[in-house]
Amino acid sequence: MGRAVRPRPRPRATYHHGNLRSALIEGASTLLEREGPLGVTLRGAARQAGVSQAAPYRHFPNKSALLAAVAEAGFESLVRTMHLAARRHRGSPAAALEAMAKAIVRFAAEQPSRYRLMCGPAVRGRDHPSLLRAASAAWDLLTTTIRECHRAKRIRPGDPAQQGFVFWSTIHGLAVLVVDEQLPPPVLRAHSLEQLAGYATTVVLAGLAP
Amino acid sequence: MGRAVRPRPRPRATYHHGNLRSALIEGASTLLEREGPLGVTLRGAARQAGVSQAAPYRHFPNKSALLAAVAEAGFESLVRTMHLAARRHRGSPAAALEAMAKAIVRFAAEQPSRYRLMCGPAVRGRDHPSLLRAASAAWDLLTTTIRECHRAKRIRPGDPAQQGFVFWSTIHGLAVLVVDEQLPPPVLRAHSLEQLAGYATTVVLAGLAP
DNA sequence: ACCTGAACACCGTTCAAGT
DNA sequence: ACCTGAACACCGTTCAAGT
Repeated sequence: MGRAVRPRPRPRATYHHGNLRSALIEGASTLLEREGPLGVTLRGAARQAGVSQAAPYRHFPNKSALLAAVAEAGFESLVRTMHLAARRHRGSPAAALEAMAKAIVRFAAEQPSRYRLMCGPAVRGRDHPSLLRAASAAWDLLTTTIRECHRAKRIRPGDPAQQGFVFWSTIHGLAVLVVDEQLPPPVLRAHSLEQLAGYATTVVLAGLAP
Repeated sequence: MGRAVRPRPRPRATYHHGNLRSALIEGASTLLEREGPLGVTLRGAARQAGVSQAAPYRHFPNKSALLAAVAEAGFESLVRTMHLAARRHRGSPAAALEAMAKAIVRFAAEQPSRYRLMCGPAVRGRDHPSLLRAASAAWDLLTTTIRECHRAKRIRPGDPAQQGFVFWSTIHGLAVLVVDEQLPPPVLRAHSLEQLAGYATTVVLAGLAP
């Protein structure tokens, strides 16, 4: 048959060198974006990495551990995004809160499957301590900003954790509604997601005003 | 071996009579409570109903349709619970809102898998109109109560849908945090879920005050 | 009209075996 | 130390066949 142009398997890069772990995380993320949360598969991630179906078990005890690693990277990315949003409002913690709210909702709208995975039942934080740590960094950023609002007299005195959880519930709730496409169409038609996030922030801040 | 006491398959009841559909919904709900959202299986629901693995396809086009039916029953139950909670506060719509908030969070805490299924990616409302109708009944109840708050001068004038979505985001967000076990332990230790739901309602109502 | 049995293409996971 | 190949017990779904 001579030198037929036959499709070759993807170049293997340099696995066998210790970076299969991150290649699997990347492969799972690719599947997540392309196929949704239900399309993420251990075998599929292995295929993406150009490796046999049993290879992942050298790096993760089970599927859930791989998903937890993907979720962890998601939280790191989310916290980075929140930081960036807040940084532009250094002197005004209330404005920083609003910017973070919009950033969270934008993050969820742009990568719904990722956001769902980060919060969903596929990974139970209890079983994955490093995922818990990544998630609590978001909480910390939030409560820190709440404390700044105290100092700036934009929020009445009180337990920052308790006040923060109301804020987080509201924004996370909106993000989840967006991700699950559960916002009633009339609301969606009348307002952009940014407007909704801004409005929700305004209401909660007014409710917490001194 | 004489009359050995051998375990018999569950009595078949009277399927073949048109109630296999509801038997499958019940079987799936049983699995949902017992094994969690990831343990719900079409084959398992068929087993629960004492029927072959292919039988469900006479009644549901696919697994997602069965899950949507389970989710639909969940929304009906939730709306009933909300109604009951609100009914005891006929003259005070603000108190009714708070009672509904607590009822929603209690519902989610008591049946986390069910609540997750109702909102999660396993069933996309868009593909299941009757699920959408069941879900929007909850929204309707909420906006109706918001309108009563307008009349009672407990909430400032404004679009009930927009105000309702903030309230719903907050309570749904809290419910989802509970279901996903994402509330920080310090918050949980200091307050009961009822207290958290009450506090969140108070904050949002204050933010929407005239 | 409603259900069964067998089959297909997929999973997650395990385990001996290779280098 | 790291990976492969084959196997096991499960899925969702289809389809001929039974009554």
